[in-house]
Amino acid sequence: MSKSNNVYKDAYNRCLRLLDETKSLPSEPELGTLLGVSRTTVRSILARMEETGLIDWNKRNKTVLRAPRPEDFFPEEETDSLAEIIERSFMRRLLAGGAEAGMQINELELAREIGVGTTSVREFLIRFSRFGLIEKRRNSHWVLKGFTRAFALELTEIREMFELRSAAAFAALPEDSAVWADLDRLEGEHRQLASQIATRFNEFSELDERFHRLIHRASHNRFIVDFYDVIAMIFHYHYQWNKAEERQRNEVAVQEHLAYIAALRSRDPGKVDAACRKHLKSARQTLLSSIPEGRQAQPA
Amino acid sequence: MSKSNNVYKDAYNRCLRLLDETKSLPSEPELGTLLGVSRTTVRSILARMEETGLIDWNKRNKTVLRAPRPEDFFPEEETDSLAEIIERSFMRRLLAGGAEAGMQINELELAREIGVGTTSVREFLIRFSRFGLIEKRRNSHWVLKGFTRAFALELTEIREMFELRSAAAFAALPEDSAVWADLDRLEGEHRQLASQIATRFNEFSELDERFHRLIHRASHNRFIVDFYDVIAMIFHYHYQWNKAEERQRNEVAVQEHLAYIAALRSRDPGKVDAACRKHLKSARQTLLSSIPEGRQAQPA
DNA sequence: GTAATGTCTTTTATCGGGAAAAAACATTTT
DNA sequence: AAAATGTTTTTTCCCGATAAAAGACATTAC
Repeated sequence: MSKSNNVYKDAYNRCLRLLDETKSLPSEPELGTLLGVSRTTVRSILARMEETGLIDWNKRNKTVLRAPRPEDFFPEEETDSLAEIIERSFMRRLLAGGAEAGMQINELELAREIGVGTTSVREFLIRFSRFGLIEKRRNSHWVLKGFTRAFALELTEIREMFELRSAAAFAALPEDSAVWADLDRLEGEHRQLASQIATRFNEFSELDERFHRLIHRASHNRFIVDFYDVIAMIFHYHYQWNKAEERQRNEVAVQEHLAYIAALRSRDPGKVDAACRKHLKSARQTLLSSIPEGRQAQPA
Repeated sequence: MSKSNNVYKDAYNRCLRLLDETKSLPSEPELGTLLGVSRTTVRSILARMEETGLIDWNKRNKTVLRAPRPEDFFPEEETDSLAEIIERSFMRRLLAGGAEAGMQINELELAREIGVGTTSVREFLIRFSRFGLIEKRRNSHWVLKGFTRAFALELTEIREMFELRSAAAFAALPEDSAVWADLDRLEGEHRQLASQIATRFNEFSELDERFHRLIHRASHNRFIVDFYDVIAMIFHYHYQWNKAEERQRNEVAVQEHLAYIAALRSRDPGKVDAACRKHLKSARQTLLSSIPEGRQAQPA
């Protein structure tokens, strides 16, 4: 086996959901852009949908014959890319404790344990290294630096530097910039979430990411924009790891975001700076509080 | 052929240079740390040195029999790691012009052209992507973002942010910190270079890197320290690319460094900030002046 | 003649294998 | 017994091969 067809399976599942909405599917290129895959994959999907009697396919005609049933879908776990599988496995080990700083990482062992080739693990580790949690010894193994307090402080230091600058740039954007409409939309979503916070608090993290990415984009600096990947990754796993007080934390954060948005719209640099600082400070606190005091980096 | 023995060859060459200095070689583990390789490699080296009559090797006894001759050395080009070879090839193409922004990068073609496997090229591209010059399209090719004016501006923006902060942290370091001795040593080297600038101006770039890395380390932030890799890479190739006015540029830079060092030693935040700003401004000018106006990023 | 479909080619993603290099273990030397 | 050498095992690095997916070209439909 050289390559899984997860791209096809994932696109197939997403295509199934489209069937509910229409009586006939659009052209192949159109479907391709819609699903984010090539025509080759689209045609495989259509072929299978015809086989399973979901659609009638004749050239331009793709008539929906019946609604998709649960058993039509490919299992969720078959739709993940190898990179996602490896990342999850790796992060589970990392956060599951017993992953002390200084510990060495074995490509072969990881590959065997996850059940993938060494090449994929190597590529993952190289990609992952930019998050600052692991480090390569030349011609030798990787070393785990650990998800320590020091790491969190270094991460948030950069985050604050970057976001304060981005927020200032955002506020200075001209009235007719498209970002203001984006901000309006995000504000609406925040208000909605705020009003239903009791039940929907777990939807915050996704909204959080979109909000901060919008702000960072205003920097027009690829290094700042890219750095948000590091933050997003850490917060993503951090949210899964630390569920304590989640509802309350998110409720506070939503309010801070709303104040932050208001400050941005005021375009007053002083207000923007203050609102941004306040929110980032509590974000830092949240992150820090989830790191056990004991877990300290070993002196090299 | 699955793996070149460049580690061995490079270590062998470096070991040859040791022969000039002593009458007998130290123990295997000691040689290993000295050369930065494992005992396995050390033993291969010793075996060959015995074969070629350079040493007499009997257990702990490694007597030097003769001085190494030029033909004892492995050719330079055989001592480079694949990663270095690929990087050089890639950068040559990138800087040789004709590498317009938006152009797509073909792994297979690159691999064939350089004469290496695709895996190595892929790994290189992944590692290289953090420099912000290329970007991956999911399940598809890489896109060249180009060495444009925008890139240089974004790079220097971050650099200035990071270095101002590092310099401030540096100046705040306690008297008994080891960095002051490092700074003294660097100052000495700067003075030496300054006095012989007419002939040794091309040695500046190496000194420059060491100086700035020392400052960045004072930040105690891995993201700041790691970011210097991006700067170092760009300046490394930039220096090779743009030789115009090299002597004069370096002469100015050495003087700026000396002023910067004096400011650091004064520990006056205002002076440090001013000296740092001044130097970074001229560094930015130098970089920008080497980028042809015409080379602009295409709108996506 | 534009945009779709049909067909063929190229490229990417991933694996297994094998040599180089590191690391671990066993034995000897001082 | 500490540190070296001798030997064996494991891991890293890199290639070639192959299925999945993308992309290019040819043909047909509107």
